[in-house]
Parts: sequence; structure tokens; C-alpha cells
Amino acid sequence: MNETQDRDALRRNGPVTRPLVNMVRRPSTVDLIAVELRNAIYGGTLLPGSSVREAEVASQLGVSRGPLRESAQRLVQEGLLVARPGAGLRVVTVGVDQVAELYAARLAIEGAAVRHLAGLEPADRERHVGTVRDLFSALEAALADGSDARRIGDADLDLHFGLVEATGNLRMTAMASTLIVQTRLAALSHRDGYVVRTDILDVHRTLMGQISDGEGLAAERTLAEHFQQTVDRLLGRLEEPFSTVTGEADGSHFSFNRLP
Amino acid sequence: MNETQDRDALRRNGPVTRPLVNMVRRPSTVDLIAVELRNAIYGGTLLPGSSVREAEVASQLGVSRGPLRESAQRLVQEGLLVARPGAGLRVVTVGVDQVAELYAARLAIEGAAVRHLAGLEPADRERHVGTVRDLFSALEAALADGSDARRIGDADLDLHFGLVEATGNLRMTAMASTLIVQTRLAALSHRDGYVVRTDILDVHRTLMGQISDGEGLAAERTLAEHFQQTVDRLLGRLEEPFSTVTGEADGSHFSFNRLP
DNA sequence: GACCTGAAGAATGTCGACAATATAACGATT
DNA sequence: AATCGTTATATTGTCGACATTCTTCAGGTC
Repeated sequence: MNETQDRDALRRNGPVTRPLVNMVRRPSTVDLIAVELRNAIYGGTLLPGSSVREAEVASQLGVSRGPLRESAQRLVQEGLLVARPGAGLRVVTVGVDQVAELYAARLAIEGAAVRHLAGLEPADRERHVGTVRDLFSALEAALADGSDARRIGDADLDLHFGLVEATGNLRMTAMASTLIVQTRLAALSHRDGYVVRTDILDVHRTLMGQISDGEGLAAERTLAEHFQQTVDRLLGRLEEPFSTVTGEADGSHFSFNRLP
Repeated sequence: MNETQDRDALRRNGPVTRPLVNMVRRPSTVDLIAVELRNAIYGGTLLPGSSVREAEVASQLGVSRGPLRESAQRLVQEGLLVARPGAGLRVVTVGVDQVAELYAARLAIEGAAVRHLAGLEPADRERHVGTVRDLFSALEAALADGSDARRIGDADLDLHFGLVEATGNLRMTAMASTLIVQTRLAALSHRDGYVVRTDILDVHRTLMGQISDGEGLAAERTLAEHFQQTVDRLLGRLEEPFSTVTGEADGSHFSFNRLP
């Protein structure tokens, strides 16, 4: 697997524009720990505002404090943890004053994603959007099952993440991943965080339809209005009408280990 | 500075909606090292593809390997460094196959930024855009001075970063910061990376004017076309006409230590 | 009773050392 | 001549220990 062999392969097979196999990338310990931490935050095991004692968490993960601290810095960079000098790590709390900013960032990423998807050639579009359609069905099923708000929220976030992931843009996917976890943190940071709008299905059905029809700007506008209403609701400016279904945290996992 | 005092101050002064002073946040060592590393990459001291030997860099910074490794993980999360298990850290190379993705991400962030700025009330807008106007003047001056391509590129990136920073959205600012450094890495990753279009001033003058006129969508379209032409040029699809001014790296600093 | 001051405790920040691994150089082999 | 296997070197990955800092709690004071 050295350059000499590469040159030889080049001679035998001619120039390759696309690598034959994905380069094997054994995940480092830091990768694995970071995934665990993200899952713990997303899953509600590490609640917003709670302190993360290094020795305790490290022993639970079966590693030393060193690798744990290195992984923690990744989440600090993501805005999922904060590290005060001398006071250690805490899970961030996404206050109401942060909600507008958070959703503005999400709109930037996800709006660009839906426009990109809608702008694809119909054939390409269907291939990319296929997975997203499954995620929409999952949301549909969660709502039909009368699942608790937590599962519905999961399906919703899965769908929004899937929209960005469908573009194939790893940078935007990584950014979306961070923002999605922060959205979950915002929900966990407030009582009544898991209030689900009854028209959530309609909104997303409209969105999917606009993407399929190639109406990118309309799709983005749908997203913008949806986010605006969500922000208004979270800020308490809006009164009614909502179906308030609150739910408890379970141990569901969500893998965000897709990085560029 | 404890909660009891806070309550007392609340009684004396009444409820405060906005904190009187910014909470003092002494930067941690990891923060400082991360800034140094980013500056070294942005400034060309750490070139794309070069390996970052921990002991060497740590001793140069006057710290131990521990804090350096923690800081490095932040840059890994940003996509500025890669860490292969056992092989240590390397500065990423932004290949031509990454350029389209990178600029798509930049368009998502910066496009949303210019639309946001253009959508502000004229009074607010002028207050926010003021700094950006200075950055545009700096770009103007750099071009007038016949500065080398590197300085012009600096001014260009400063301006683009300033557009996002002007929104006041710390999350989007952090993401823009990462993408700007990656853009610099893309330039450093290729020969002829510092080729500057002659019409760069016109494009940005148009952009600034559209923002000032509240024409957000037009401004975003200007940005999109500008990025598209840049990508086409970097991919070698476009032949002419360009003024090719190449420059050398100097020790200029760029502070990206603005995080949420 | 509330507030300030100080000390005890616990957690973090940093460092050095050791083991594990990847890289490079060298020689042997087809 | 090129490739494979082996060895030596250097670097990384991990851990434990110590100094430092923050937090907490008790005591004293206004």
C-alpha cells in the first residue's frame, strides 16, 4: 500500500479517476469516544447543563482521561460541550435566546440542501431523495402509531438530517449533524421542549412534493416558514393550536460519525 | 460572582434582560493553541499535506504533548487536520475534487448571510454592514496597491468572512471561519492557487450594492455566479481571461477564535 | 438573617514515561 | 530489476502521578 505499488497499479490498469475501493480508515479511539459522547447527549443520558466528570466518564468507557479529554475537545468545537478552565466540561444549554440563531443556521444549511436536491435532474434527484422518502414514511408511521413526542422528534430530526445527507456534501452533512444535535439539546433544555405541531406531517409532505417538483425556492420557503413557526412557538409568542404530546427519553442511538 | 450575589443584584437593580458585562472567559490553553494552529495553517506555516509532529510543535509552543493533542482534535473536527491512527496528524489537502463541495457549503452559509443582511431594516442594515464596507475598502486598496495575490486573497477572504460575521450569528460565523480556512487550504494545495480574477472588485461592488438595496436574492445570485466561476477556474474548465498574479506566503495572522 | 472570609475537599490541567504502532531502510529472493 | 520480508528507528497512543485551580462548606462578622 505504498506509492511504489500505486505507481505499478497505475501502469497495469491505466489512470484511475475513481479509486477502486474506499481507503480503509480504522476509526481511532478518539472517534469512538466522540460518537459515544454524541449519542449520550442526543439520547438524553448527558442532560444539558450537567457536568461531565472526566474520571467518571472515562472509567465508564474503559479508557483513560487522556483520550476522553481529546474527544471532548471535538464536542467543544461542535458547540455541544463547554469547557471552563479549571471547572471542566459541561453539556451546553441551548437557551431561548439561542433558538433563533440555531434555526437560522439550520435554514442556511437545510435550505441550501433542498434547493440543491430540487435543482437536480429528475433521474439524479429520485436517486438521491430515495432515502429521504423512507425517512418521511418513518415520520408518517411514528405519527400514525401515536408514538410519544420523543420518537416523533427523532423521526423529524432524522428526516431533516437526511435531507442534507442526501446532497452528498460531507461538509454540509457534518454541519447539519452538529445543528441537529443542538436542536435536540434545545428541546432537552426546556420543559415542554417536546411539543409537536399537529401539522408537522403536512409541512413535510408539502416540502417533499416541492422537492420532487423541482421547486427549490418554494421548498426553501416552506422550510423557512416551518422554522419560523417553530421558533415562535419555542419563544412562547404563539398560543395555539398545538397538540402537546410530551415524552420521555429512551436509549435510542443516533450515529453522527460521518465526517469529511 | 455567585448566584446569591446575582439574586441580590437582581433585587437592587431589578430584572436585567441583558447582562451588563460580558462574562469574563479566560481562554484555556487549548483555546490558545488552537488559535496558533489555525494561524499557522492559514498563514502557510503548516502547509497542506505536511505532517504535524506532536513533540516538535509542542516544544515550539512551550507546552506538552497533552494539550497540543487536545487542541489538534478541535482542528480535526473542523476538517483542518486529519489524524490517521498510529501515523499522527497531517494538514488536510483540499483536492480539486473537494472544491465544488467546499464552495457549495460556502454558498449555503454566505448566501444566507447576504440575504439576512439585505433583509434587515435600512437602519439596522447600515449598522451591521458598516464593518463589511471597511473590508471592501481594504480589498479595493489591496488591488489598487498592486499587492501580491496573497494579500488580495487575504482581503477577499476577510470580506467574505466579515459578511457572515456581520449577521451576528455565532454559529454561522464559526462555520464560515472553518470554510474560509479550508478555502485558503485549497489555494495552498495547488500551484496557481493564487490566481485572482481581475473583475473581483466589480463582483464585490455589485454584491455590496445589492445588499444595501435590500436585494437579497440578487445578492445571493451574484455570490453563486462568482463562486461558480471560481470553481470552474480552479477545475481548469475555464481558459481565459485572468490576471495571474501569484504570491508568496508571509506571516500574516488571522484570528478565528470567535466561537459560540 | 444575610453577607463576607477562609480552609478543606475534589476535580481539573499538565507533564513525563512506557508500550504499541507505523514508517523507512536494508537485505534476501524470484 | 522489482518485489517481498525483516529489522531498526521514530512517532504515536495511552496511562498514571503531581501541581494547580475551582467549588463547597463551615465559621465569623455586620
